[in-house]
Amino acid sequence: MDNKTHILNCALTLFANKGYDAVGVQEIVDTAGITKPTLYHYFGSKRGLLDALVARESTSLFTAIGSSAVYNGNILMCLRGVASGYFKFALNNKEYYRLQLAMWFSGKNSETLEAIFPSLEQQHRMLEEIFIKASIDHGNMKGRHKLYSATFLGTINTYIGLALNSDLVLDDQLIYKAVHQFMHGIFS
Amino acid sequence: MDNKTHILNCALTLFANKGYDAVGVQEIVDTAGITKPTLYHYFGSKRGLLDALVARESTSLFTAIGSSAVYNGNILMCLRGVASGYFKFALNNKEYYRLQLAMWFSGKNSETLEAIFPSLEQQHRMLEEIFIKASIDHGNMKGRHKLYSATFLGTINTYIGLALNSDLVLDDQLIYKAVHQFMHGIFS
DNA sequence: TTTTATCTATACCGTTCGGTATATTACGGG
DNA sequence: CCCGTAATATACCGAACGGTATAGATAAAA
Repeated sequence: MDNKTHILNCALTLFANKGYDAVGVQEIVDTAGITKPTLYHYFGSKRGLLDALVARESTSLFTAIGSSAVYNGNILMCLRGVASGYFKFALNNKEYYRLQLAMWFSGKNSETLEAIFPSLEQQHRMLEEIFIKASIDHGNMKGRHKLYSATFLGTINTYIGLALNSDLVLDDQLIYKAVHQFMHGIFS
Repeated sequence: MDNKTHILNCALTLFANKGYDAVGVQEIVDTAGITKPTLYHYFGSKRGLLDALVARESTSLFTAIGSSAVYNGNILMCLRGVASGYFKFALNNKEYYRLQLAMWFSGKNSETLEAIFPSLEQQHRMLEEIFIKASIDHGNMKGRHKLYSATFLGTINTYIGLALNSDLVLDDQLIYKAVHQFMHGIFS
């Protein structure tokens, strides 16, 4: 594993466990077994390190989900695929998913929200596209794609949050149930 | 308004908008128009300030919700009351609710999670009691009170999160729908 | 072999961090 | 009127902050 990757991995663990602002650059380089100039050579700044980390991980997220997130005429099946993709990614990247949630809920004027915002927007766009296309087949869904994508992602994150605390096991049955519950909310 | 309250209010705004770790003590006292020794006279430490803030606001939360959160034989009505209480509190205390969410999702080893943990636990206990009592009338709910309280609060927070971003209006109709959707998930 | 670009370490920068020693003010009770 | 306590300010502490100037190492290219 090259040095850059190793630094990113160390930073991820620290950020996820203590929070971005609570971790000092010195702590990161000590953990990674390097010195400051090395880090600044690769990433330019602490913020640059965070941006690089988010870029790497969110690319991985979209790779894992992208193929499922295409509307194929069956909204239920499609959402089940997306939910399954999210669950799998979150469980395979627990630290990053925790960090993403923390950044999402961080203050409006915080650097961390600014850093995660593009990835969040892209996730919403991806979901909205599904609901827009689905509304061609399901008229009563028309014009609500923003609301649907937000509540759907919120529901997913609720379950992932529970699973990250080991209060819940994310199996196929749960995916089925979560999506069913979500769709029932739409059609009733 | 006395000085102590004024300092707490200033700290709340700063913490909610920038994050606890990203706000310095100097910034707080400048905003409040005081000096450091005054703050340390009242609160002892930065952490003491956060604890005092959480204590004040979470007391206010339980005051707002407590009366609704008593099972009265009608689980649907009860949950509607709780949801309504949460929504009202969150909209009347937007900054604190945002801060609470941020602290909830902050890293496992972070000071902020430690500070909010008791309040979160109390909220869960309150909800679990409802579901335990309700399971006497509804046998199929038995033994799932932890899961139910977690997903119910998760659902509520999803909607509050959307409302705090002005993507949603939290009216009575939405409460009805959210609780109905939640109960449908339980009984199906 | 010399050159050039990449990578890394030593040592340091000014600033801000959370926190405090000391002194002064304000004020109510004896 | 003096005394004690609570409240506030000035000025400062050592440590940690994010970041960098400089130079030595390394290795591929010329």
